Amino acid sequence: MVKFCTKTCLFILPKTSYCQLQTQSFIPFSVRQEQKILESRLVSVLHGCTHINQVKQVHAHIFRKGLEQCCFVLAKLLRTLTKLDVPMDPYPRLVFQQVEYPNPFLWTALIRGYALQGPFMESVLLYNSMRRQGIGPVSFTFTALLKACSAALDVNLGRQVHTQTILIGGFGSDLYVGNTLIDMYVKCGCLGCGHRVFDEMLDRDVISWTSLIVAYAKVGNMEAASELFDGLPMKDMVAWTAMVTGYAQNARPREALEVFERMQAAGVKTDEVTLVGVISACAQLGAAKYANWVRDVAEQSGFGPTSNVVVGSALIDMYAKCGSVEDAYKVFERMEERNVYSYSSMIVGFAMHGLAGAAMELFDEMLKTEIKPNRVTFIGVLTACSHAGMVEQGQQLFAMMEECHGVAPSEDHYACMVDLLGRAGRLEEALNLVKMMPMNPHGGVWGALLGACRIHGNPDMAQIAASHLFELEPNGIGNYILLSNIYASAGRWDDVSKVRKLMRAKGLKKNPGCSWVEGKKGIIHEFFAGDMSHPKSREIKQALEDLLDRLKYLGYQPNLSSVAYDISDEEKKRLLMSHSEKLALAFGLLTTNAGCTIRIVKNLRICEDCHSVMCGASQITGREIVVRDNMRFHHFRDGRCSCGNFW
DNA sequence: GTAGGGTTAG
Repeated sequence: MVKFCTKTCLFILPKTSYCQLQTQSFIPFSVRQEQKILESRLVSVLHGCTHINQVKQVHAHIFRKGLEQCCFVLAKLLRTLTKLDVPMDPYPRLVFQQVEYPNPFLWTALIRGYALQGPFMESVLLYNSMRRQGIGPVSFTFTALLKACSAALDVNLGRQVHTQTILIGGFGSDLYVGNTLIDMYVKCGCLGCGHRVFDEMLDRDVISWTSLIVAYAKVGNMEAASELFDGLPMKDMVAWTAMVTGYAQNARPREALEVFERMQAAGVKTDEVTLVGVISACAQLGAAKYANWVRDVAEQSGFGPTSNVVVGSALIDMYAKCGSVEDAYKVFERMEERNVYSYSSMIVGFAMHGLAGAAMELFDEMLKTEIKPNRVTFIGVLTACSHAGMVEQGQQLFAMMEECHGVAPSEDHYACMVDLLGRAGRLEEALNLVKMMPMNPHGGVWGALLGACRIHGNPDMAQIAASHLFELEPNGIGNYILLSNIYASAGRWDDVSKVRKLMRAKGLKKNPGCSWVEGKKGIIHEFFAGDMSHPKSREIKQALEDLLDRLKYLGYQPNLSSVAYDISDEEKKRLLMSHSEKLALAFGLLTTNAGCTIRIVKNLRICEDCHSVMCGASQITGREIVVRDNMRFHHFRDGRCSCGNFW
């Protein structure tokens, strides 16, 4: 009688006596204590397991101790196997099947395994079997089932589970179940239902709030997210981070940084996830001042780029987008661990700056490591080839990417190839490639062709590309502008006015050109096209005129075909003079010391006339000028640009 | 058992 263990109890007890078993009131106290200690020890050992073989060893030990029917320990064993991503079939399933009378926790562990790994419907089937055997679920059972619904994106099933939580045992008021319900509805795209669950919850915690904040951020409604956040009584690091990344992901970098500053002022700790959001915001701002600041913050928080691969990769991307490919490479070089993100970000960074050779070299270096290139890596190398006119090399890469590296070409890769051929002037080949695509070409593919038509002045093919683009991206203002510019360059003013009429009919308005330049003390100055509101605008205009006079001396002629309006040449010259990047350049020359690099960021594509002025200015002033337009970087040095006049 | 994350072409 003294050796009365759980195993024997289970054999003699009818399944309905589960509750009685739980209390185990009939086992002598000392034995119960001893057994409990053993069970807890086994659970904690399982908790530390990092490999399936370790779990199997513990399982053998469980057998030796005669605990092979102990649901408490076996449930932990199943949860461990799920954590280690061990496929549910056959091993975890077998563990379950060996138990004669599984309790609700063991059932739930199995249901949860299928909910996280799939097949998701298996979770539901198991739940039904469990109910048929008269076993009541626990709250974990519902959180597991709801996970399966989110993974399967099946909101109808989710609703059924929701009803079950209310009908059976009043689990509807359980905090965990409520939070998981919010998450399920949100993941299935029913934000409204998620919010209703939130409203109806009797008990909420910071997780309930954060789930909803993230949901609103993901659909771009930062106003709703911010309102919720303001109402959140206990803001923790995760909730703050959700706001920072929310703004960053919605292209509102300034607000992301503002929230981060408030977060720091509130004394909340920062971890690598927060930093990634902040770094992404800085990358979008493209300002060197912020780049160095955020790097210091990362170092101070203990998540420096050398030791943290995610922070490091984000910093590489940021420095590249802030115009300093050298700093990006410094980070890359010093990283102790690198992954596919680190390599891809660096390769894309080189490509963005026109450093095709460096991009290809790094790609070759990557192939010598264990890290496999992915689709983004190939986009990086293909764009590098494209901007350097390396057509054959690009074609070779494209041909072997699937065979040698297991990456099937996607629409994006086809877009790179169209760009590669198109830029090189092989427009017919580019069009043929589009026609031969195994999938429907997306906007990027036709856009690449349209861009090539602009470079090589082919209004007829531009018309074909644009007609597809207008269908695929009816509100993409850039496509209309590009087509109209191509017509204007060819002098087809009737077609220009047709495109403009189409734009008006759709209610589309051209974005005003805008440039930013960093002045003294890192202050950012903003210039719009034709903008004379800057306090120094008179001096800026004078400086620009002086510069253009000096350039004319060297043979510069205003490129009137850059103006897409049918107006007089004098008017065209006046319009060209007021382009925002020229104002920013003049301001930079006026306010920064000789030898200082001038860094300009522009919201639209730089025009041909401005491009040649930048080239000339770099030559006669000896300054390095870096312009980031909406496409890429241009490094002007000694009268030449890194893009090779190819953008 | 529940919440936050990095590279993408025109």
